[in-house]
Amino acid sequence: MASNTGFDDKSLLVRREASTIRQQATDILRKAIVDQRFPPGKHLVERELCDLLGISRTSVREALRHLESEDLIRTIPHKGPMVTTLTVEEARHLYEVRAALEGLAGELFAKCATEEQIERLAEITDDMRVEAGKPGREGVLLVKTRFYEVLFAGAGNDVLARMISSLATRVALLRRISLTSPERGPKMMEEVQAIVDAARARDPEAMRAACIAHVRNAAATVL
Amino acid sequence: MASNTGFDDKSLLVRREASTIRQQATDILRKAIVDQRFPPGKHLVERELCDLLGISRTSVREALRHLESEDLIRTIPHKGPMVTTLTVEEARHLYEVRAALEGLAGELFAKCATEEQIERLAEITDDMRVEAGKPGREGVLLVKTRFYEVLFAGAGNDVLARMISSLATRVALLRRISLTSPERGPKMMEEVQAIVDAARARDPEAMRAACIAHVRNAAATVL
DNA sequence: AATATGAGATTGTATTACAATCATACGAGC
DNA sequence: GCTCGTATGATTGTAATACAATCTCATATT
Repeated sequence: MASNTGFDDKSLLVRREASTIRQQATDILRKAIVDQRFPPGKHLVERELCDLLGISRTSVREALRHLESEDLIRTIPHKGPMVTTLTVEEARHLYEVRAALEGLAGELFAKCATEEQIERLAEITDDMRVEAGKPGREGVLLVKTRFYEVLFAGAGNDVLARMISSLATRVALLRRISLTSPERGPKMMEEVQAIVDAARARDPEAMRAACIAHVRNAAATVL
Repeated sequence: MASNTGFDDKSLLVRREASTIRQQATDILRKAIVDQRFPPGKHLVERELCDLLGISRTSVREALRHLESEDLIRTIPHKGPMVTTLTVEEARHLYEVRAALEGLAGELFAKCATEEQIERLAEITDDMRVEAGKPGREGVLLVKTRFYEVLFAGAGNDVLARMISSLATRVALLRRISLTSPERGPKMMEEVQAIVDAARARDPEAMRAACIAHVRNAAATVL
């Protein structure tokens, strides 16, 4: 049934994802919140957002609905949306769930990943060690993003990847995350190395434990 | 700070939750999807929804944005939203994640629940056994809802409860769930009893295993 | 001081409008 | 008969306007 066009890749597909304005607005607002440009508790006034983004109320409101159901903002009827303020308890809950999910991701990775993916993870970890030695913390963050990309890809569960992403976005509502990398460097590298070792050993249980420990330690630093 | 009004309960609080039309619309549409009134793959036309709900396009669209980010519908730009069709693989992913999360819920319950909550869970299980003997499957579903309420309450993690709820809603997109209860009765009761036993023993690891097994078996029946 | 009043601001909802895009049918040309 | 281009209609995406409901806050009144 598949008509062979001679093109096996998707390199010619027209990119049409960010086409709609409301999608762009959603992304921009999400980023603004995560980057603390809109601090937690900040009351978001629709009119101001319209001016800021240069779009109509219609689109702004639809974007807000989206962020609302991601729990990045909370809307009180007739009062409008405010950037979600996490209580310490909620933050703990978030990390608890995240630990469980990353534990699952690790477990699946140990079971399903290809040898190549395992090697890639190891390489990225080496890069991370290099970046952790440098002063700026942005390099580490970028490498860490790649680390998780490979981890999720190897785990082969999109639902899981999306949920962890969502959780990661939400914990960003705590402004203290910047503390994560600096002085915690050496200890963090130990934890990551433990993950890589478990992956190499193809030991799902050890992998799960290592991933959970990593999240727990990060949580302990932040909380 | 709390001015004592002489009323300790909340019976006089004006119900203001479902106040907004868009919130009601969201709930109604979600239910319609879960109940398969809008079957997976069904193309939802905004105008029709307006007529059906008797509200304006503004509110319908905002409700759709909400459902979209719950992944109950998927919107293709300029084509509109359709009820999400789950692939078998996605369904497996959903159950995998759900197993991990319910495992965590069980673990936390074993650690944190009060004796009273454990007893309540046991009582509900007895009710469930009774309902499982009857022909209709609706009784079991209702009891099961209560079961999970107590489980989540005892686990004491709202984020977790919400995520599991969301997952449960999404797996409802598989029309085959009705198969879950009927013939699987006896085996299911065994699994639930194992959960209660682990809770009574305050054994987090056994509890986790029992909850995971329960979800896995349900998944195996459906998939 | 406590309460009542009232103005202003903001949200919630509806309505109208129109450009962009999609879907489909029709017809021209080979 | 088939392919292609085009016209047509439907639907979505976005904007703009309007107004009632409600909240906020300052002022006035008791």
